[in-house]
Amino acid sequence: MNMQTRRRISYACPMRDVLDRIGDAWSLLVMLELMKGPCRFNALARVVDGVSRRMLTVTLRNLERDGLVSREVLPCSPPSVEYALTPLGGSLQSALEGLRDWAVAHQPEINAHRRSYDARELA
Amino acid sequence: MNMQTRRRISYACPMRDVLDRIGDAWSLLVMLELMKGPCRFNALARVVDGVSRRMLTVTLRNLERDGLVSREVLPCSPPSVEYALTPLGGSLQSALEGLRDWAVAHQPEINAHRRSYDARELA
DNA sequence: CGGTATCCTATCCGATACTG
DNA sequence: CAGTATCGGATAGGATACCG
Repeated sequence: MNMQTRRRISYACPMRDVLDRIGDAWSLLVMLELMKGPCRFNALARVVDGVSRRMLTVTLRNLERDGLVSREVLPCSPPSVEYALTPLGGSLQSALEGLRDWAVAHQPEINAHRRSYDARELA
Repeated sequence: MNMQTRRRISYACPMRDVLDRIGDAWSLLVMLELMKGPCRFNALARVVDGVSRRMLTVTLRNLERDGLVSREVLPCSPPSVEYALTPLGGSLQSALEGLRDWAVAHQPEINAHRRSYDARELA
């Protein structure tokens, strides 16, 4: 979906907003990490599997902009920046954990469906 | 994230899979619609705000492949195809509704954060 | 350590036209 | 009605290099 379409429908559909926010590749994973506690930039980069520093920066800025994550620069050298969930971000916790638990519980079943579907399609 | 990266990490991170599945632009909205009951193709196209027929087709195929949605061709003319949640798809219901309810409840607060952040950045 | 800036390509996806 | 096929512009995001 391009930006024109997105803007056109964003007022009509409240779900569109939450998807643009947490539906991207990394926001959800980053927030799940921060739910374990505050974390620094490079520590996040190591623990969020596969994220580039560029995308981690972009993701954190967006989460900060939405008020879901806070950013605190600690006055020391070398510089240290700590990210943490805000109360608003914390209010997402149970919903995200529900999603994660579903994902973990049903991953094998879904993969089985995929393999069987792919086998049918190739036949 | 490109496919090479995605494949490399997909085994290490179970959340990656669920995001590739429901994190795209339309899957979640389509499933929320189907939770109200079975629905036909063009009816879905009308009610899922902003979706093109192409993307609706792609989305439904992926959901079908994952075993989350079933597709039944009714033997009549003109052709009629009914989509419905499978039991596996239904098992996602409470998690998705939790997400949707959070989205609806906190949308005003998030938009306020955005406006205030943008105002600071422009200053 | 915690980022930015630039470049460049793979991918997404809407538009359009066509089919059974 | 319920799709599929193809095209092309827009965009996401990795790679790389650099900075306070």
